[in-house]
Amino acid sequence: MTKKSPSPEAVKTWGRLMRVSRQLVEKTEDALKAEGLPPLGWYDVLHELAEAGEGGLRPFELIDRVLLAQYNVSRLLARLEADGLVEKLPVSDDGRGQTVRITPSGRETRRRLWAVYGKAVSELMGDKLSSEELELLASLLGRLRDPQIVE
Amino acid sequence: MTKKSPSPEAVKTWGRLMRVSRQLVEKTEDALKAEGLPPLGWYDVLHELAEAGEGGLRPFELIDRVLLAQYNVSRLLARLEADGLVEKLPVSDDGRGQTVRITPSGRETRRRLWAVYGKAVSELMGDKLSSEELELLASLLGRLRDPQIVE
DNA sequence: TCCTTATCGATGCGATTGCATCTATATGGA
DNA sequence: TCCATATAGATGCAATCGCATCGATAAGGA
Repeated sequence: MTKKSPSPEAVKTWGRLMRVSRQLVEKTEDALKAEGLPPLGWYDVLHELAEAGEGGLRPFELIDRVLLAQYNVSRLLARLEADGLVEKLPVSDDGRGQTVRITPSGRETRRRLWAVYGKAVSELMGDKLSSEELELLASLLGRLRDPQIVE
Repeated sequence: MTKKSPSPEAVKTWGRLMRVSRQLVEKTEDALKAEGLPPLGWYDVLHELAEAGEGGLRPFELIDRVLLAQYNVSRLLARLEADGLVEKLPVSDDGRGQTVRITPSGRETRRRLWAVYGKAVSELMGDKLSSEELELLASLLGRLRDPQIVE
């Protein structure tokens, strides 16, 4: 049974985590918009699909990787397909499903997204902390991860 | 001039920060929904207004405190007012503006939100790290804050 | 005073999200 | 085989968001 009222340190750290993460996302999204590029979510999906290679991924596999709800993945994939960045292939042994594969155009878009996204990561995180501090931060954050979720 | 390509440590830490913060928000939102309570954003605004006291706050003061866009604050306040949680008062020396004040019902809602929200902070953060680790995490996160923004 | 510009807050509109549900196929047991 | 249940993915609908813009008042010169 957990104490209901959190410690002042926990509250302070929680607040910082919320504010900082929102600031980082917002700045990155702004940078993408400024270049006329699609939002961050597109990168995440394209990245996973690029790593998956020619075999592609089933939408349900994408769901736990990108931490999005099922209907969001469904609709995001529809937008990506409409833009020609991914293609959906029927899968032989399961008539319900499909396999989603990144297209050459999708790879190119991913590259352009990363040019901006990676720069944001450098400037907003890489430049602010030493490599040791980054490792330390990562390990502290790792302790907050949901033990249920495998990464 | 910043290097375009971020270090692997920066990428790893960035990813953790994004995933962890989203997980924490999602779990907290789920807990609030499970109790039939309004979302986290409502708490933030009610909290600021409660701290501001009887004098209330101008909407534009709220904007930088809660890190929301102007139109989002405008509409969130409209919802809060519709629910009787805040009241809008004309302000004498500025005909354009208004002062927003929390109502008793708003304070009560804030209390109920905190019962769930605070418990989430305890369980998801307070219980996972020692007080020293929390301070360390807060200070590392502090280094990532936007220097432009005063808190 | 008059005019230009800045600030405060609201809002129309299209895109996205969340929720619930739907269709279709698969699976497992009687 | 037949039926009940589970899973994959899509979608109708209402709520919310993002963007651009608007109306109204303030502020600051000329």
